[in-house]
Amino acid sequence: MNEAYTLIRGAGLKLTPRRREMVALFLHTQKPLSPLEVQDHLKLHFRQCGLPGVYRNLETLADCGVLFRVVGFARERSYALCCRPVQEHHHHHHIICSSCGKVGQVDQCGYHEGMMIEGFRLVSHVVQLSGICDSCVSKEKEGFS
Amino acid sequence: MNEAYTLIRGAGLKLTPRRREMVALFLHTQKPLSPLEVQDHLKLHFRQCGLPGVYRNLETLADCGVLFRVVGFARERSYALCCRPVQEHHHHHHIICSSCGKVGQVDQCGYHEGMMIEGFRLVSHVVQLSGICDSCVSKEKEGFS
DNA sequence: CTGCGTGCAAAGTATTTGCAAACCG
DNA sequence: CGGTTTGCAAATACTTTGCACGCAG
Repeated sequence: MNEAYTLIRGAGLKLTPRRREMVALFLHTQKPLSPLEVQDHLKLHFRQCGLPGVYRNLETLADCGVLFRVVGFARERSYALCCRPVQEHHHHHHIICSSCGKVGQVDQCGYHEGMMIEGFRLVSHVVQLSGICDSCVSKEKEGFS
Repeated sequence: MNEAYTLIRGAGLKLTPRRREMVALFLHTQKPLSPLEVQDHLKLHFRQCGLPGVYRNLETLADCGVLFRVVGFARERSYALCCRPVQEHHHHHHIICSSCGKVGQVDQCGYHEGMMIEGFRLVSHVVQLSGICDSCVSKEKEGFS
């Protein structure tokens, strides 16, 4: 999955070991991670690894479309891999499994820039869904004692 | 507009001067405010007014449905008055004018608990819209020099 | 080689906690 | 009156900045 690499290079950014490892982590984990969690993982691979650098890279990767910023009201931020990053300008949202954190992509949302809603001209919108994924539903059923 | 008062009392909470003033502020401002902004306003009315108390009351008022928590990725949180609080369990979302901060209510969103999306069973969802309200659109046009 | 990327130290800012005093109902 | 609410101090936690060194291209 070097789509991410394409995006990074395409944005004129360097493909450093740190960034490769971050992409690999998100690709492997498939769920939202906080800066601290990312750092914890990186520490296993690099002797030195500062949190500020992690923050900077997360922002960088979000800017170039590899990651997306999980919105919420909580104090701690988190990021997740943006599925299908190749279709750069394709409008979509994400659904996150509240049990295992798996991220899915939702293409339909019914909103588009410029539409009129309640006397407002829509400029942007945030949609974030939370649900239970198939495999967690199955687990739930099994767990029925 | 003592709908808010009803909600507060209904939740078994006390209707203190502080809370009355907070409700009045949001009612009058009609836009999202950060804890600090709320405190700044309260200081005009009360000699003493700690920020921790403001945080606590904002959370309290959000919990009982008077306010809603504005979601986003930013570091600073903010709250706004939840319009039509009376229809307690009526599902709706908000649209915020990016120019003046005015808040509108959106009743339709196409999502409902339990629906299936992309292999997930939807449990909850966040929808927040940002747009330009009628009056700001008009202003824009006038400003056309 | 050149400028982006990174580490580290330190600062900055938002939010939370604990407890005693005040007050609503 | 009793439990909720509040102020204050201080602690926490998260995030950002600045600068020197290192490495990708």
